[in-house]
Formats: sequence, structure tokens, C-alpha cells
Amino acid sequence: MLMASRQKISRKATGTTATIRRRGPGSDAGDDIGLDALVGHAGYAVRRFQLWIFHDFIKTLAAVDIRPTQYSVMTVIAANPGLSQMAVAKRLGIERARLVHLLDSLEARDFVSRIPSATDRRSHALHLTGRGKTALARFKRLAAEHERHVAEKIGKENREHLLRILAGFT
Amino acid sequence: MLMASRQKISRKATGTTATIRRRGPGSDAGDDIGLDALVGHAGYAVRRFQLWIFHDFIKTLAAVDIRPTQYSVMTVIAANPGLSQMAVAKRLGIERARLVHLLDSLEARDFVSRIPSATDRRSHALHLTGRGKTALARFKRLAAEHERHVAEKIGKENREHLLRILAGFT
DNA sequence: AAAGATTGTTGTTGACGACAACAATTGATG
DNA sequence: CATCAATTGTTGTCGTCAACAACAATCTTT
Repeated sequence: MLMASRQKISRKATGTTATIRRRGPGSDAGDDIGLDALVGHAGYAVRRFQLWIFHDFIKTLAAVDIRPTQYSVMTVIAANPGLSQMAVAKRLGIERARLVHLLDSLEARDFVSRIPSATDRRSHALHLTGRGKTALARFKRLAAEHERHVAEKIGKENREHLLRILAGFT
Repeated sequence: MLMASRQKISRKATGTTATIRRRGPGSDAGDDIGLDALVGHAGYAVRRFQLWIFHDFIKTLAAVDIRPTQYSVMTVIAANPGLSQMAVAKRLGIERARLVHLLDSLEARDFVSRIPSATDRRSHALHLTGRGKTALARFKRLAAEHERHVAEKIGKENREHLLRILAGFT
């Protein structure tokens, strides 16, 4: 065995002294373990929820091979054609260094085009291509389906309430 | 300049045709850009919120150098001493491969100890050390302060409502 | 005793955030 | 007008994290 530091200790395997719920002693299947202090921490709940929601988004849009960040980039460009990379990065809270690769992949698939700005030769004016526009329409239908999954998971009114609560972060 | 593919196009810099809000023409500072379809997507709001919340957690607990995942691991072990690595990983939704490194760092700081299980020589019974227990108490105070930051950010009752909505994911 | 499952471990891959440089270009200041 | 600071896109590195695949040791089942 490749484990490290295996001292010999004769500790009783009483284990799980505190907050195990609904389990007979001796059972170690471990699917209902108390969290105690972790419940009531917003960060933990949000992290788990985000994992679930991204999984579902990726799965729902797997047929078109679009990830959440790519979708957000195309959406912003579609709503504001001609935007610079800096503007998109700032708006979405991603770094411009990261946006470079995102746009590379989207441009390679002919969804987005970097058009040299007529007023600033440093910057690119971002636009969706024709293919990009029709593709985004399909993405939006799938994203709406994903959004329905969210509503099924947490409840329609809870989803709307959550959107209102977090509206300040968009 | 190292930019790629700079064709010469005489496109008008009208830019931002659709949904720019509250901005005079010609200004390109770009801090108020329409999102349109992105608003109403739970995943986007949750992602931004999670970034904010993790940043605040890390900053608030920077003095003790504890990250959210480390905190969650110690909390679960404290509440359920003797748990195996598999059980902790399953409970927190992290992979056991990842938990190895997390426990390595926590063990190196003498917060957690891997005690060989008396009943199963494959598994480790996880416990907090004395140092780990007193340290966790301090972490919890700082985490509570972070939680107050969350309440200030989104509102006390909104935070509680959000916790209720996402209770199923903990 | 043999076959299959489990546990901890190591390693790799890819997405992602953060940061630091750099060339080209712009804008402001003298 | 010349010069210097700021901006824009780019490249690169680093660290975190989720996901997977392998593996040795061990347990369980038959």
C-alpha cells in the first residue's frame, strides 16, 4: 500500500460521535453525515448549486458544444455589436487575457469575428457572424430548456426570487 | 503590434447599436452595457455571486490562510470525527483524489490527523488535532464575519431566503 | 482461495481566475 | 511637435479546481 505514515494506534472505532443522523451503529455506508456549522453558510450552498447548474447547462447544450462562458460572451456581443474586447471582458467580469482564447475558439468556429475598429487601431469591434447569429438562436432555445430544469429543481417562484436577489451581480 | 488578421475595413464606428443604456454617443468608457438575454439566466447570476462570495471569504480569512474548501473539510470532520476520506469526499461533493491534497496541507499544519482505522486497514479515521480544534473556533468566528458581509451585500432576509432556497444542495 | 469491489494515492487533462510582461497604439503633457 | 503615461490585445506562467484513469493494498463475497 502506498499510504504514508501508518502508525499503529489502538483507537476504538467508535467514530462519528457527534452528529450522525438516522444511522444504526456499525453502518459505515455514509450518505447522511451531519454538517452542522456548514449549514447556514451561503458560500457552501452557492458552490454546490453552481456546480449543479453548470453541469446541467453543459449537459443540456452538449449537442452544440457550448459552455456557459462561451454562451455569455456570444450573448453580450449579440446584444451590443461592435464592442471591444476590453468592454466585453469588463462587462462579464472575465479577464481580457482569458477572453482572447474564448474568442479564438468562437472565431475558429465562425461564430464571432474580430473586425478592426475604425476609430482605434488597437481594438477590435466584435460581431457575430451570420452563422453565429443563427447558432445563438439555437443556443438560446437550449439555454431556456436548461433554465426550465433549474425551475424544476428549486421551484419556479424560488428561481425568480433568486434572480431578484442576485440581480445586483449581473 | 502582435495582433492577428488585421484587414482594412472602413466600417463606421457606430458600434453598440442595440442596448447601450444611459450613455452619450462617442463615450466608450463602457461600464453600462446591456446584457439583455443574459439577465434571467440563473447560472450567470450565481457564477458572479459565487466569485464575490469566495473572494470575500478568502479575504476575510486571509489572516489565518484558510480557503472555503479547507474550512468545509475541517467543519465536517469536527462535526463527525472518525470519518473516512471517502465519506468526507462524498458528503462535500469533492473527489477523493482532491481531498488527498487538502488533507495533506491540513495535516502539515497540524490541524487534522489521519488515524488508521481500527476496523479497515485501507481507510483513515479523520480527526481534528487539539490545535485544529482551537484553530477552527477562530475560523468560525471569521466565517461568521464573512457571513455578515454577505448579509450586508444582499440583505439579511434575502440571505436567509437564499439559504432556504438552496437548502437542498447542502 | 479466487474474483470483484472499495480506499487512498498518484498522475493527467482541461477550464478558469490572477498576474506579469510586451508591442502597438492612443491620449495627455510639456 | 516631442515625450511619456495609459490603454488594448496578446502571450505566458502560476495556482485552484473538477474530472478521469490508473494502481497497490485491503476488504468482501462466493
